[in-house]
Amino acid sequence: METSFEQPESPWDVYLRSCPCREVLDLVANKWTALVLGALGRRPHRFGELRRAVDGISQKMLTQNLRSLERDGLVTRTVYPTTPPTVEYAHTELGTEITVYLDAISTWTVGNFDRIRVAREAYDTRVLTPVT
Amino acid sequence: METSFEQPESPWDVYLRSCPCREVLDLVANKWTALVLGALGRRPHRFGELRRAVDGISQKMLTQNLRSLERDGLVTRTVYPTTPPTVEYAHTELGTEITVYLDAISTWTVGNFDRIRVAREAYDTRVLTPVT
DNA sequence: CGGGATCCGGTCGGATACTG
DNA sequence: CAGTATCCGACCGGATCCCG
Repeated sequence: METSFEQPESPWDVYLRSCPCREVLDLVANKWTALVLGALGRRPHRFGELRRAVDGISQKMLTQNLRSLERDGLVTRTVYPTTPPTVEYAHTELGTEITVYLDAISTWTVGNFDRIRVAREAYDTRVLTPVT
Repeated sequence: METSFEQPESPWDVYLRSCPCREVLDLVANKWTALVLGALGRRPHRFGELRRAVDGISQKMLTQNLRSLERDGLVTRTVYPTTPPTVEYAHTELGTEITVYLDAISTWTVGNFDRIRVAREAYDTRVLTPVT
């Protein structure tokens, strides 16, 4: 992968409850953020395209997510005055950076799901055989 | 950073609603997972230590998270039969791998919060000056 | 097409009390 | 110390209807 960005020094400690970065971490840790940003990583998408690309997301959640991402400067929203309206979402610089990390997680997840499933089954069938 | 792991080929597509990997992504995308795993990355922790390390997490949420992480084979839970009981949580191999990626995100978040805050303030003060 | 508005059930998640 | 159990309010998130 080999894609690390500069990490400026910071006076903040995300392990403290009062750290404002917690909000950002919450946004990134959102159920859909990794998939939405990941889809945008390939190319800009229109709203409907995005909705189809991220299978299972509702229109409401997609809208909410995109608003949050736009607010935090991770995606741009461009409206073309056509009829019917065309709206295109794309990464910002900031969005591209974080997406690299999120994609790594998505990829790791699918690549190692077998190992996780084994652990899960072991956990779910344990306890049934301890002492008795 | 320079820490990428092998990513086995997989027949799953996390962009499909039916992909079982979605569950794992949800776990990893949890509000607290990055912080809990990050704390464990430094060294094993006892329950109380972890509670104090991840400032703001409630005991209930910490317990639930640790159970999920244990179930999916990301952390181990070791009970020492002392009085009062001593319980130690630590990473598994699997947990160490994913934690590298999560730490990258946490670090990026604190390092770039300034840029995000600027974007956020721009967003929040916009619209108030368009046409009128 | 790209949403906004509303209703509403389900779950998240904190506070509190109790236990071995 | 390391939890479990319960109450309960807040918000998540889907379904539905509507609009420019």
